[in-house]
Amino acid sequence: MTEAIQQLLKTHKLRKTNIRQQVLQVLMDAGNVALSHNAIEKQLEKVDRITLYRTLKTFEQKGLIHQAVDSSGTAKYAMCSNGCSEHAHQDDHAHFYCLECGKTECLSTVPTPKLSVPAGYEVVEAHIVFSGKCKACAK
Amino acid sequence: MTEAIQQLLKTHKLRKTNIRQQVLQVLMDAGNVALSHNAIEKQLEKVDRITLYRTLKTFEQKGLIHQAVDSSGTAKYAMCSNGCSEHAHQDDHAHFYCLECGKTECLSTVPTPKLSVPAGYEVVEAHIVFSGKCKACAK
DNA sequence: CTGTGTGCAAAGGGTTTGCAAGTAC
DNA sequence: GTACTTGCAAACCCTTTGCACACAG
Repeated sequence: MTEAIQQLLKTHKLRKTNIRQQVLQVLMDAGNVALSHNAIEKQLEKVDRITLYRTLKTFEQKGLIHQAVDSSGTAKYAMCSNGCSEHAHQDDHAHFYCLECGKTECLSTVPTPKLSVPAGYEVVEAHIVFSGKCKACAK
Repeated sequence: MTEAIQQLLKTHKLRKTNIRQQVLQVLMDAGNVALSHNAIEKQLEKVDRITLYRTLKTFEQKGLIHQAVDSSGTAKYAMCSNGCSEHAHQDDHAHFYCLECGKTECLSTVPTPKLSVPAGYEVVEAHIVFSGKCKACAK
C-alpha cells in the first residue's frame, strides 16, 4: 500500500515527504468519498493547516486529486482516476452531495452525458452534482 | 418595469422596501448572467453589505432568485423562472462558468437530462455546470 | 401599533501570502 | 549544495449573528 503511494508521487514528479504520503493515504482510504480540508486535518492531527492547503493545491495541479464541487461552500477532494495528469483532468463522473450528513461522493457509475451547449461556447469541463439523501441517510 | 418588480414582491408576500426593489432591478437587468454578492454591491453603492446578504437569502428562500453553483467559490444569484416558489425551485437548466471573464450564465436552452443515480439515493436537485470560455471570450 | 427590515459592530470560518528554518534529492 | 517544503504568523475575503433603531402595512 505504502509502495503504491510512493509510486504515485514518483510518477507525478513530487518529492515523497511525510505529509504528502499521509494525505494520500487518507484520501485513498476514503475511497469515493470526497474529503474537505477540515476532515483531512482531523484525521492527521499533527499536520499544519497551511501546509495541508498547499499540499492539496499541489496535488490538484499535478492531477493526483480533483475537487468536488458541491453547494456546501467548502472545497472537497478525492483521488483522481488513473487517467488524470498535470495537463488534463479526466473526471467524467457525477458527484452526490448529501444534504443530511454533508458527505460528497463520487458516482463513478454515472457518466457525464453528451450535452450540447449553445453555439460559440467552448466547454473545458462539465460537472454534474446531485443533492439529496445518500444511500446511508435515505434508510 | 418598476411595476413588475413591485408585483413580484407582492406575489411572494414580501414588503416592498427600497433595497429589495433595487436588488431585483439589478438582477433583472443582468438577464441570464448570475451576479455575485460583490457585483451587486458595486452596482448599488449605498447598500449595506450585511443587508444585501440577508436580502439575497430571503429572495432565495422565497423563490425569487436561485443560486448558481460554479467553481469560483463564491455564491452567485440570478432571477428564477416564473415556475419557482417558496416550496420548490424549478431551475432545470445548466450553468456556464467562464474561466476567462469569471461570469456565470444560465443556459436556459440546456435542460437537465434525466440521469439515474445508483439505487438507494434520493435526489432532490441536480445541477449541471460547464466551465470554459463563454461566447464573448471565445472569439 | 406590530412585526419585519435595516444598519452597524463584532465574530467566525475558510483560504492565501511572506518569510525563515528544514529537508529531499 | 540547491531547490523545493514545511511551519508559524499575519492577513484577507466571504458570510453570519446580535442588537438597537427605522419603517411597511
